[in-house]
Amino acid sequence: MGINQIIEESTVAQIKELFDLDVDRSKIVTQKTNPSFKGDITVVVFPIVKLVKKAPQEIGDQLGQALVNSLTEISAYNVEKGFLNLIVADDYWLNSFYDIRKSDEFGFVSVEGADTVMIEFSSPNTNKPLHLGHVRNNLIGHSVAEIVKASGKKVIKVNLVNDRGIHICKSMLAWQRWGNDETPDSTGKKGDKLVGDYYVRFDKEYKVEIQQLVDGGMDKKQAEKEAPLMLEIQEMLRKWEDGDDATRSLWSMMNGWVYDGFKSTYSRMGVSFDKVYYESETYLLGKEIVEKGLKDSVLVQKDDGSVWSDLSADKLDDKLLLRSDGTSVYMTQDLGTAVQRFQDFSLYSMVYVVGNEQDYHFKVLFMILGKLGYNWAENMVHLSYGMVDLPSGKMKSREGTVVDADDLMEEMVETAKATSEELGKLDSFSDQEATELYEIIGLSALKYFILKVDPQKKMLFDPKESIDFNGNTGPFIQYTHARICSILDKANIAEKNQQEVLIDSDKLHQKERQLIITLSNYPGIIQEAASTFSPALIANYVYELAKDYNQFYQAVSILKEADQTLVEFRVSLSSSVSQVIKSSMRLLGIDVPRRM
RNA sequence: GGUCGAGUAGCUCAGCUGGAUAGAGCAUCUGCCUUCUAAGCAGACGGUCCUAGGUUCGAAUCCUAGCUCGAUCACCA
Repeated sequence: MGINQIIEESTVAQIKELFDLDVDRSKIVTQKTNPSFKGDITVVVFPIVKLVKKAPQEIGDQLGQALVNSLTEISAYNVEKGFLNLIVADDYWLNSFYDIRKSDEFGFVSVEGADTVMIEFSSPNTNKPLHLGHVRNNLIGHSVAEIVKASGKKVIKVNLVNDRGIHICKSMLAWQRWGNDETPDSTGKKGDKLVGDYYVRFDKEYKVEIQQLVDGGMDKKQAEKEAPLMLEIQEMLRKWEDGDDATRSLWSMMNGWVYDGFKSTYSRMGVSFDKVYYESETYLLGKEIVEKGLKDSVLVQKDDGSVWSDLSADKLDDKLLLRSDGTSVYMTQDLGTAVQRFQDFSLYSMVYVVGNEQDYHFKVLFMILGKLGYNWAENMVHLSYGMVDLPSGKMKSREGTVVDADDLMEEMVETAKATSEELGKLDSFSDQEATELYEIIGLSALKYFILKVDPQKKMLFDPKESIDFNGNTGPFIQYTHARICSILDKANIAEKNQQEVLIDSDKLHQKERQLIITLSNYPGIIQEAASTFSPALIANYVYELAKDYNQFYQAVSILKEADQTLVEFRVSLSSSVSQVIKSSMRLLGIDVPRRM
């Protein structure tokens, strides 16, 4: 039980005792004491004033006295303008610290017998390389999966690759026509980049055709529909759906190139999946479900044969589920895929990491699933994250303003290298060690930069301004960890001994006390981050912890302390901090080096 | 036009289940390396929390309206 809980429960009991009043626990508001006052936890007296009908100061005094008397955890109190500030006993914090030392994976909850959560993220198209938007998606997805796992749920990470459709045919057709049999091997180009080039090429040629038709007097919308290239890719898609050999093999070959490219991007980014779904294998799913829904009169059919879900009761537009020709749409396939996944894996819930441009889609998807009678629909989550904008606005592939994922990672690593060399820190490293370190530092700067922002908010990225390595950044946290490791190495105290260092509470330094308080917040932060799907909470937490440690490091000497017991205590405290830093950073998908 | 989301320091972001004088980092300026890694620490400067009302003992936080920006509303995916 946390200290806030202890205080809240005891406050309820003391109010009963002192004023003979039954107060609901929810009326008791505790918060961290404002740093400009003395204390750790503050009970806000105002909500109680109305019930007790006495002056805030008087209530605060009586309550404070009663809490000090009844709780060994509370050593003193003061009352300031209706705020009862409680000072938590040093012994309580020391004991919390000893508990932390004893726990195996501090803050983590066992997943034994837990519910299973499926998390879908990444979901790229196979017609262009991954860009900054995907980077945010991937990093959030990976991190949320780690966090949810740490919070005590089983997690299955899945990717749904959009490998078919009219947009995929565009790059295929362009390559067929203008490709001259180019391959990744023949050009030395990464497969996803090569295919992406032809996607862009198609668009360019298509625009020329449209312009020609418009110049010839045709309406623009009509021109877009009737341009020869448009007609050709529609024909190509039909062939693909009919299983035409030539089309299918071209498709397989080009998708294969793309997958090779993705593989290296994912690998460098450090994300992976337990299962990869391909839309070419799932796009026909959902029809039976829709037909059953029609039979059960949950859905309606129009005269032309098309099937719809009537959402007017929920003040939304009707949603098409089957076209008049019987073919399905995106929504249909999502319905089918969801149902199949819940059956296959006995899921408790499902999280879709998808940008907020699809808010409406998921709202409707979950609503229709509910209408169709799947009661797990209420456990479905759309983890809707904001777009990454550039100073110039939205990224647009056709205008060449897209920030490429591979380029971005490479630049970060290059910057890490330049910074490290400038600081001259790595002189004792071998070339290979140094190269590995640049990778770890560069990627941490990037990942932390993205993950520290609340997923729900849109974020701004300025390619001209390089991402910082000082202050609230990944490298800063890594640096703190490396400093600790350096001390641990020099201390040369067996981990076993460290676990049992007890000190008198009057020797506890203010900064040590603060560190223990911050450490003991970790389990709560993990739970909160898991329930809100927010890696940003972990990022903010670990930054706080690193800052606290650096203050401690500055304020007291660790190895040069005369009192050997204190040396060992500080080393063990440092060790715990380094473990929690490492653990938090792992939840963010970020490595921490022992030296830097 | 309907719906949804966002507007906090020069910049990037915290804080939002209502609580004390709204916090960090960057940038600018000032100190601290003969002492465990200065990618650090300490300090200064910097605010009509978009605006106007309302609820409340108390509002950046909740409600209403407006302004600005974004997304979305296809027999597209």
